[in-house]
Amino acid sequence: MPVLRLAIPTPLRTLFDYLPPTDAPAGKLVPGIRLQVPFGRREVTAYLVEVVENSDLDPQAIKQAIRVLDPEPLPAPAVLALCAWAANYYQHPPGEVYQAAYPRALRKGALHKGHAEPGWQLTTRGKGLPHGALARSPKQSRALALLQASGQVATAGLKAADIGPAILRALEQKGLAKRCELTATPVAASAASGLVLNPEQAGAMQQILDAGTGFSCQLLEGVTGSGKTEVYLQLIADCLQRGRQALVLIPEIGLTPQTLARFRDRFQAEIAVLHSGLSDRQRYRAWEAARSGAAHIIIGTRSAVFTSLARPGLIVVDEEHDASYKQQDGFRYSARDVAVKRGQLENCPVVLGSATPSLESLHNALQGRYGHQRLLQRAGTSELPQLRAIDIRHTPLESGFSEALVQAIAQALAAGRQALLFLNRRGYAPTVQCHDCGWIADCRECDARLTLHRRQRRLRCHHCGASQPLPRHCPECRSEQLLSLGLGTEKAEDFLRQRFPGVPVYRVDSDSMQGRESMAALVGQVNAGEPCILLGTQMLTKGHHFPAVSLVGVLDLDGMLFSTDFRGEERCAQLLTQVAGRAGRAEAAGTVLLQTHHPEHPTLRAMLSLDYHQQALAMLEAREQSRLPPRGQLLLVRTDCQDADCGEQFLRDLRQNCQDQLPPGVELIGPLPAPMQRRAGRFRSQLLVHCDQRRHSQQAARLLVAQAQVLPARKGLKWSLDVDPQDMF
DNA sequence: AGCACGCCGACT
DNA sequence: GTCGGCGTGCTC
Repeated sequence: MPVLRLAIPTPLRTLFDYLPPTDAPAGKLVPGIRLQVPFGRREVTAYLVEVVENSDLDPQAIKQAIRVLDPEPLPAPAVLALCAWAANYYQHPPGEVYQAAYPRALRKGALHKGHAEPGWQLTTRGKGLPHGALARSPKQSRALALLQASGQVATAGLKAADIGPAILRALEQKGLAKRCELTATPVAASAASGLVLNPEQAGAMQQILDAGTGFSCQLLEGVTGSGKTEVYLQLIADCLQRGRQALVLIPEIGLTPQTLARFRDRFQAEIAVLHSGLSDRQRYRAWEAARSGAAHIIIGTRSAVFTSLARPGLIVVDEEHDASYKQQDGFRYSARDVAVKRGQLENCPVVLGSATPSLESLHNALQGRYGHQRLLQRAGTSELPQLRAIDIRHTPLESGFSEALVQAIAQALAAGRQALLFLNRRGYAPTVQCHDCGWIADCRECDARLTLHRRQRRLRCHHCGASQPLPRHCPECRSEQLLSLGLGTEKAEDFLRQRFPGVPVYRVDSDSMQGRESMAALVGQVNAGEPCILLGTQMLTKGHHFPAVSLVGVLDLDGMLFSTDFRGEERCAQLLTQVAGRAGRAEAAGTVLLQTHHPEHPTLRAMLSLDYHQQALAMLEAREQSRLPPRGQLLLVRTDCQDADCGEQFLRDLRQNCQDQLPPGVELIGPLPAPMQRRAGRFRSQLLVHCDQRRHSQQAARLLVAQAQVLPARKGLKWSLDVDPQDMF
């Protein structure tokens, strides 16, 4: 009796053995199908990973599956292999990983309704009948003639020809016709002719095409405005022409209506879009369009990397450096890294594009593991903006603005241009303090200050979401002298309105951009070209083009300069380069002004004197010295717990138990409290694992997980392993 | 994660 | 006397 090894959505890092359901035809038990099984006291949907001859378990302990849900696997074979790889690489429970290959609508045991159109075709016997047979039933005769002429005909089409179900059933009973699903003959996609590529773009394009249609990974490093998107579009056109589908991954808020419009304008093709705003039903439809092959282009965020494709031909990861590709909880995968693995398994090319590539990808390109195409020229005549620091030591600031910056804004407006101001802090002010007793509004649940949101008259914690009305007086001393300290986007907005009356000020942050349409509306207004001021957080730096902007101001560079994370400098350089890229995209070169108290800071000096690429090379050299990624590899064991030190105790025990079994070149650092030790009422600590060579990290990960699982459970303690952590918070 | 079983306080 | 608090233990 065969035994089914199933992945079941549960936090347990193991497969479960079951007996086939009573009615299961043996041939149908193919890895990748779903089954309904009893699990504990409930019934769940399970995913068949393999069929084996024997189980190591006591035969008495093996339950029988209830039923088979899929006649055949829904995910593509490469996606099943991808899940198996990811469950191992990220040491994540297989059931939760396999779930990622399905839309939510299919995870709870619903049957998959093939979206193929029902139709009719003749049986062999039916085909053998001479023309004009069945003369005694004119309608049956006509149906027969139609089916003889067309092979397969849609039920709907027959009905339109006045051939109803009764006639067809009669033919079926005579064994002349049978039901079928119309084999979707995918509509051929076509592309409108693209822009003429400049020699650089054309060269990059040719190199990528020359790498062939099998697996290769290419880093397309192109400065902002160099026309990366046009290269993607033409590569996609080539892919469609080969009759294949293209999967395009974009960062979480990178899919702007502008981008989508560009795809829709270019391609006469079905485009499936997968993003977090979709309903389960919409997601299911897009997933099925990709899987069945009906969609030619699939554009989606992180989770779309697990979407099955009927005819994969190209994978594009746009803005590959973007942090939103890394899932930050649960199944902590990197969609960019998974995309590269996917390309290997599908044997199709992968293109990673960015103006500011991650050091990981740049390293791989420089080592020759990836192809490397660089675009250095901005399309058209526009030049890269000039960067300048404004030393704001000993200068009076008004709501965070130096007079020099205000003057520059005034000049830009007077010249009929637009100014963009970047401040990575939403709300009115990050701190509220009592002037009389010094009390500070702290979050009760986190090691953090509450942010003042003056528009809503509330204090809010940006880490746990806690929110309370703005108190009238100090809770300690009843004083009404409550001061706001520091600067957020709301306050900067107030200042700009008062200082530039009559000039439109558009604030762009997650508070002001609540509706799905608000960003689109704003972009439309701004791109009408009238002088205005744009003010916002990171949200402003992703994907949007503002051609009339000639000045970019960074209000609080110092906040970005001093980061505890070893990736802080990389992040800062990427963010500034991306912000700067918003300026001067039309005909005139723009200016970028950076307000700072630390004009001599090495990161800033590097920013001013080097372009991103040169700076990245220097950062890579530093990582080489410190043996940090991409030189070594990191794993991070995180804990969180209600008690202050139970996490550290757990990690100390874990460290103790692993110490003498670690592979060579693997070093444990910590346990240490997390940079923000208390968050949402829980104490967090972490054990950092440094692997000198990548090939030992898998072994280390397995050892840590195995040991963590056998340590005695502590009340309320949760632990997780983060492979290739992005942020240490 | 669910969903049980398992022993100690305020209700019809 | 029970209903139910969430502590801890298991899921092939």
